[in-house]
Amino acid sequence: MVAKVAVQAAVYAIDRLYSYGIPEGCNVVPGMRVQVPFGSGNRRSEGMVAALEEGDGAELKWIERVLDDGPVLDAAGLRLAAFLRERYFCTFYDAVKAILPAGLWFQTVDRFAICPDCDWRAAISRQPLAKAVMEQLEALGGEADYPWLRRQFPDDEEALQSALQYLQKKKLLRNDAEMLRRTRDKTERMASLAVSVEEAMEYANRRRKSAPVQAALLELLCTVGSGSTKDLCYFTGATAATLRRMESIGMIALEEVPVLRRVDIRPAHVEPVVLNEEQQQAYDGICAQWDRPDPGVALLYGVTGSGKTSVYVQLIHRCLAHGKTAMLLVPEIALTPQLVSLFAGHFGDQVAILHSGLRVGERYDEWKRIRDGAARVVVGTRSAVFAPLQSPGLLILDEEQEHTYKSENSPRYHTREVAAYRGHHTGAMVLLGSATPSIETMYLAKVGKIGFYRLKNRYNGKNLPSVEIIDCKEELRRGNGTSISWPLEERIHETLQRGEQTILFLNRRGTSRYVACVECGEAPQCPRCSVHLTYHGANGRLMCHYCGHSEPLMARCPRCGGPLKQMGTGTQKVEEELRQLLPDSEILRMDADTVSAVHSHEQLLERFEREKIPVLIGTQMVAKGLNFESVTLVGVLDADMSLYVDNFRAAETTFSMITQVVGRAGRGALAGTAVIQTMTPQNAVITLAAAQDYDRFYEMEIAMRHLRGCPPFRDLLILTFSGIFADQVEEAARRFRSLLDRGLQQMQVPAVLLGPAPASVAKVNNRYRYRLTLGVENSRAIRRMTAECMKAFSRDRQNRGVTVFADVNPYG
DNA sequence: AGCACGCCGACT
DNA sequence: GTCGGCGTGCTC
Repeated sequence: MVAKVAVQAAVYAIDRLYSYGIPEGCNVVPGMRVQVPFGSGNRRSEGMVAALEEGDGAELKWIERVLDDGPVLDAAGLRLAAFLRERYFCTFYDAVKAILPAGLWFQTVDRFAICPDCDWRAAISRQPLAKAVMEQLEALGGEADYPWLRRQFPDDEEALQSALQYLQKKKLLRNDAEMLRRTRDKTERMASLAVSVEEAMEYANRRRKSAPVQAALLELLCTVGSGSTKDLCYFTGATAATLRRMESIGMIALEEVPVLRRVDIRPAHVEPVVLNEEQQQAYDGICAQWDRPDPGVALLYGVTGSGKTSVYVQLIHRCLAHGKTAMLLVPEIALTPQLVSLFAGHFGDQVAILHSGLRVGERYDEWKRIRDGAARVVVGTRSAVFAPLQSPGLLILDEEQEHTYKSENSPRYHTREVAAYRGHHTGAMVLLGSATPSIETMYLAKVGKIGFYRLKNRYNGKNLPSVEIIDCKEELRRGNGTSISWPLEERIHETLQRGEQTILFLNRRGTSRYVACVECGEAPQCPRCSVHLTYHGANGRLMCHYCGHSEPLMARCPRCGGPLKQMGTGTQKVEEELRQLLPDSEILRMDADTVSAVHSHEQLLERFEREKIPVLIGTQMVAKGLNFESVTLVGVLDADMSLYVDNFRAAETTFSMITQVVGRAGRGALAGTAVIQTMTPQNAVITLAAAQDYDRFYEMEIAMRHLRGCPPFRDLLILTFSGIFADQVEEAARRFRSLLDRGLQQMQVPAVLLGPAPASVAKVNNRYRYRLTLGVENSRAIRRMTAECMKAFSRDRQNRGVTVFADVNPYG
């Protein structure tokens, strides 16, 4: 038998399945990871066995080691990896990495061994460090790993590394990378009776005087059957020695049992869900579609506050009752603690939580609980779409329009597409929920390609908040240069007097801040990237989000020596202005300074609710999932901020944001008000969002998308080129363009090809970036042609030093 | 990408 | 003579 292996060391241009011989007596099945030699230097690489084939491996290289006891990917997982590879232009192994949890991964440790039969003493007599390294190694029997060597030579890491490199080059030293499992299965020692209860009690009674601890231990075991040694020791005062002695005389049995680290969730107290008429209709419709042989995808379009969550809960109950498992994906788990608690309340221990904030071990354990069937409801973010659910019946994406569902690094997948793929291949239904669906999804719903269910009324018949649009130009003309308009100020006062709460939003995605000179306007930039450095209050340093560069905050402007000022998202500035207006009220601010490891979003929001703090200021992130009874006023301070960016989704994201924010007002018994401040009050996106008129917004936007050849009519394939020298990158991109042009001509499909143009962040990590934009129907043939171009591009010597990657319909 | 092989210039 | 520069070609 021969193993077809996806090799990690193979880059995209040469990525295919490589054949390896299977050593005698080695149990190798598809889905197992192996260690294989690769390339002319036979460097060690991880690989994933994708298939087995007939044949003897006579003239092949051989698998060196099997890294797993059993397959970590089943046939469906392997197919999914192949799908990701074809669809998102990544290597097979990148896809495998995305599917498997980080905790299952390997860490390679460099292990050095003296090459046999070499005369190293003569060869390096004049290099003291290299000689010392070899002497130490010889003393240890000829080999050691890097951490050990580092401890022997702690003074100068750089010198040690160059000595090791020199020795390898001289063929005196060999580097055999060793793969270690990063996360160990955590186990717990369990004790149980090895004899009958009667026998144990008899022994306990007989020895009660001479060995009271043993007697107590046996008595306890008689009542509980078995228990962890830790607990048993805790309750009886026994020690590990006591247990060992009891084991040696055959009274008890000790056993290592794997335990799972659990994520701490506080289940909310929940009442059984009762659906209203409209929810019931949607539920019934979804169930009817679900019962079809290939249920496909459906959109649940429900206005903010219409109770989509209740429908999800009922659907999941039904799913579990049918013996299937379910998944609920959310854009950002840290911002939806209420939802997590709610699900824990409904489904208890069957819920598994998966998101990037978990520690590696925790995520790995949740993954195992899902794989082994202990957890049957998964709540998680983007990567949870790969959770190893056994017989999934329902995959839900809540707020499906959110950008967090799109992966920004390889594989650059969209969660919605992966869910649709998994649903199609497992017979599970995919439900997309949203108050402001993406234009693509709504289009598919309207043309009948996916199911379409609506919730038009707010739960309990609550009215939408009344909305006021404020013209900031007019405010400026009247002399108000602050970020809070007079009408909004008045509303805040009124709300305060009624003892109710206000939330003010700044239309930014994150919470970061930057620094600028008051005199010359100079803002410190990253030396390696064309972006401003952001200021981190926690460590007082300037940092770059793109490359990780960090430097201490300088005291004065490096150009003119003027004073520096923090510019930030403006939350601080708004807070200062607000303090002038409300000198006696408490104000809560949510940004990089106030949100830290100590005070999470969750805690901040809890405090806001519990202490009824009058005003909360934050970026869009506070708009998610909040459901506070006494918030009756919300304000968007700069609604058009996100409207004029270079992205075909600008209108969609702006509309969605404003709609979401407006929906936050008046969720309780009290009537709500929303105030939207903008420089362009007549802009249709803003007026339609204020009126919560999604349908008209959709009509307007779909016409625009059609006109511009954007999704859903065509997909945008963005090819990004990067390299050290700008002109070289641009040249290479131009060569790619002609390659692509030729391919498109042969295919005779309508397409628009634009560029090369500098990327919006022109330089990252000292590498310049140029982009080509291809607007075309994203067919299998187009993807194959593009992949061929990418491979040919990388093989062409002229393009050395320039790398290319493809991204379909990116958000950023 | 990373490594070996191979073919020409500046050193012991 | 040989050490080492980087152009070329391949990766089971």
